[in-house]
Order: sequence, then structure tokens, then C-alpha cells
Amino acid sequence: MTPASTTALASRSRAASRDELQSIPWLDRLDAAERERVIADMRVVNVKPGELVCRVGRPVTYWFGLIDGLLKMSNDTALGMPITFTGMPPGGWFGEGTVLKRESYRYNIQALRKSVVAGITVDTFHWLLDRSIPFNRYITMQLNERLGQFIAAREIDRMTSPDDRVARSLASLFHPVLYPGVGELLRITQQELGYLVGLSRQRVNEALAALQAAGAIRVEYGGVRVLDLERLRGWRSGT
DNA sequence: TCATTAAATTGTT
DNA sequence: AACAATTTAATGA
Repeated sequence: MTPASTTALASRSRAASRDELQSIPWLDRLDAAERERVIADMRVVNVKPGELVCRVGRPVTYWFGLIDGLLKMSNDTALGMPITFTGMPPGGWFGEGTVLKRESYRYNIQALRKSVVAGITVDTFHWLLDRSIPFNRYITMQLNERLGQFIAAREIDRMTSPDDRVARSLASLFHPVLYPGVGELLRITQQELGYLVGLSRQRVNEALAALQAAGAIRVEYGGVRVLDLERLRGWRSGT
């Protein structure tokens, strides 16, 4: 067992491979010196399904990014009642809010499937923030886009039609700026999608069939291909 | 590399 | 929830 104060990233991590580094969206915005420090600082870990990447209340140690796989972000507010789930697909970097304030994590991040998670230390994150304007732009954009995601998530929560919920949730996961690693094909099973959206696998299957019939997506084995993102974004049953 | 087997995922009831 | 059909991943020659 890992000590309570450490993450998997701290205990059994390795250096990032060439391919993994290439998949990091903000890395090529840095200059040579910055890149060098980041690469030296960066740690990568393979996590198994169900494993926790970080836990609510733990002191912040890393700013995380998902290289490959699928994560679930769950946030139970102070007294546990409302729980919001968000899926985190490849290419997403998260935790900057708490890293900025050097607080403790406010989310549980759990792997839904076998995943590859990267991270840089809080110190390096702040070092970049202090000297790189492109990095600051990236973080600002990220915070801004994420705000939009949360607002969309609230709308989704209020929707009653399962088809609508699935469509909008998919649209969020296909966000090209926040999750550039996803591309056209999102690797997610209908089971996993059901878990994120809060529907049974059967109902998800039915909803996906409807979205496919409308030409918005194509259902593939182990994933969904987006054909018309705008259509998904504005999806409303009966129109 | 190929064939066989096991496991995962999907579509349907 | 259970089932059969399909696809992928793993295994070993």
C-alpha cells in the first residue's frame, strides 16, 4: 500500500516516453529551457481500473494530465449530498484550480479503465506560471472553457430525456480544446458512458442508436465517432 | 505471423 | 438482468 500522503504518481512513476510527451497539448508552447525542466520534472504512471489518482482532502502535489484512458471526476460537496460526475478523456489537464491556491484536492479522480496519467509538481507549475506567457494563456483558456463545461453540466443535469443527456454529455467529452487527445473517435464503452451519464447501459445503447440514426455520431466497437459536433451540442429530442 | 482461445463489448429480450 | 452474437486481445506454436 502506498503511504497516505502520496499518490500513485509519487510512488511508482516513470519518465514520460516520446509519444506521451508529444500528446501534451501545452508542451510545444514552451521555450527550450522550460521544456527541459518540465520533461525532467514530469512523472507518468499507469493506473488500473478503479484506482484513485487523487483523493479529496489530500495536499496538492501534482498538476495532472490524462495521456490515455478514461477518468471519472467526482465531487461530493461539503456534506456529501450533491455529487457531480465528469468524465475526463485523453488530452485533459486538471487540478490547476487547487494547484494555483496550493490547497488540497477538491475532487476524487478515479480511473474508469486502464489509464496513463502524467503530472508535474506544484513548484514547476508555479515556475511556468511565473515566466511563460503562452503557458498562462493556456491556463486562462482552460479555466474559461471549463467554466463553460460546468454550466453545460448543470443544464444536462436538469434534462429529463435520456437521449438529450447522452448527446450533451458526449458533446462535452468531444471538446476539442479541453480534450485534444480525443479527436474524432472517443474511446468509451456504453457501460462507461452509462456510468458517467447516470443511465443503464441499455438506455445508452438506445440513445446512441437514435443519435446515429440522425447522423450525429457513428457507434463503433468500444467507442463513438463524432460526425456532427454542432448537432450534438444543440441536441434536443423532438426537433 | 498465424491460428486458437479467452475476454470484452454490443445488441436484444 | 440475462443471453447470444460480434469484436478485440492474448496466447503459444
